[in-house]
Amino acid sequence: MTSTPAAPILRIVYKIHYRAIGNQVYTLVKRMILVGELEPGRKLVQDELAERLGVSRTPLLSALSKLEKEMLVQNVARRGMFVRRFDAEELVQVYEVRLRLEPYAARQAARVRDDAAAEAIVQRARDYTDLAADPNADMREADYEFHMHIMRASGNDLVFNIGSSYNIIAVANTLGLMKTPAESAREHTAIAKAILARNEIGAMRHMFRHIDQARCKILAKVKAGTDQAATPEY
Amino acid sequence: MTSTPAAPILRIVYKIHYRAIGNQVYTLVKRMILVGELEPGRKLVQDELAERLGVSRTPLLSALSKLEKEMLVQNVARRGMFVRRFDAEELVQVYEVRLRLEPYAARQAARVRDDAAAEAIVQRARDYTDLAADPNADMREADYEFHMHIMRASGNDLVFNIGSSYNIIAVANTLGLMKTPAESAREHTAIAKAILARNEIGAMRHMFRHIDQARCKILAKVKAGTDQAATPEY
DNA sequence: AAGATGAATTCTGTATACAGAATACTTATG
DNA sequence: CATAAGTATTCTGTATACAGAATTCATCTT
Repeated sequence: MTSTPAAPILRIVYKIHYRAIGNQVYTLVKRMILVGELEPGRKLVQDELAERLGVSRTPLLSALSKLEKEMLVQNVARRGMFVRRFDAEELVQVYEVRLRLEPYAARQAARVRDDAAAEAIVQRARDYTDLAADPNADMREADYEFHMHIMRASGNDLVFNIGSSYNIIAVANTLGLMKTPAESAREHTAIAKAILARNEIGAMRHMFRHIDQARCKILAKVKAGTDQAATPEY
Repeated sequence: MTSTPAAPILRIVYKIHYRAIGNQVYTLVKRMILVGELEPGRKLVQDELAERLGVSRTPLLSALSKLEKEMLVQNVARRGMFVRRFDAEELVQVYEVRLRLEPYAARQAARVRDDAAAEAIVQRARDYTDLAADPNADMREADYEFHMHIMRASGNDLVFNIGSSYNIIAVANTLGLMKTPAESAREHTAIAKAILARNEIGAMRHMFRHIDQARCKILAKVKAGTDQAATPEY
């Protein structure tokens, strides 16, 4: 009978360890892409990557399949998997989607958020602001965290799920920052405040403007880029 | 020199065959779930399914990973993969997302569609109408085709990509049809007409109403179910 | 010397193999 | 007869193995 209480503990430990094994590869490769360690256009040689991660190709393949569905990786038949390259036009598309989903998410978050979720969002806004003080800090992760917390707080799992596939943004942002971090920090703070105050409409509008402004800047960039390249097909 | 023109032909044939192998499993399993051959809650025993499809577990695993990301399948650690079960509440969430993305897609389609795309959409509306004449026809696939054609015609790959992950709808629709097929057929026709006429605003509004009405019906259903359960939070 | 041809190597896609956890089954025990 | 313990089986998660395509390198031809 002494083993009975011990068993569940071991089981929990095991499971934590376990779930990690399968998904850790996915998370790791994703991160490697997002931080630019695996740069866009690079071929992902399976043996090489698997060895580097200390696993076999089998779990790696599952991870790459998921990343392919996330559009972070591209599979060319019999050639291999490549880190996807994003152009400004695709980035616009991402923002068009965000523009439709995130204001809704912010509104829902303002409505249904519990106190813990609200506090978490406020904290992410603070984190962002703190980081923005450093002129050469990488804002991508803090930005991602802020937005994902809102989507999670919205209570809509699908929106959250879609959002987590949008790390595309993080990659694409490498193309050049769209706004000054200080500007974004102010907007984040306003959104967080509205959600905390359960101000549905305010949260929605602040989020809309926050994303729409970024979208407009990219749009301007796309046009500029097209003018430079003078290609009529765009 | 005679082999030079022959080579690309062989290569193309090969590639067609090839791409199929990898992704066919994904498509097949997805279809099996959508048509209900693999019913919600069912455990997907890997050896069994692999044998049935005539492949090994390796490509099956890649397929299941993708389906997991699509939320069609759920992985329980060390227990197995299960066909996901959807409740009415989740269905509402799907419609909340569709309500934001599809009117935008319809508007874009009206703006940027080429003639072939417009014709394809009109044809899908006709197909749906024809099928709706049969009182016990399965409308799900025709509905899916209509909506996906519009998302494709929108030119926004991301929206299309998200849309193809929403076969959730088809599964969830099993819970019970929300509208009469005749009603939907009329709405589809109106949307198709607006896109054909390049009537952006009209296409957007028709699509919005089309989805919003379905959403409201499901919402009513959820409330009815909730009232039974007497939970005050709705 | 430039290009083409062919062999060797690399790498993908897929199958098979194996360790260990989860489950089902059987047997023992009160 | 019900319950519990132990055993056998099944099935997952992962590694390894292998066939054949793609690529690279070396050799040969003009």
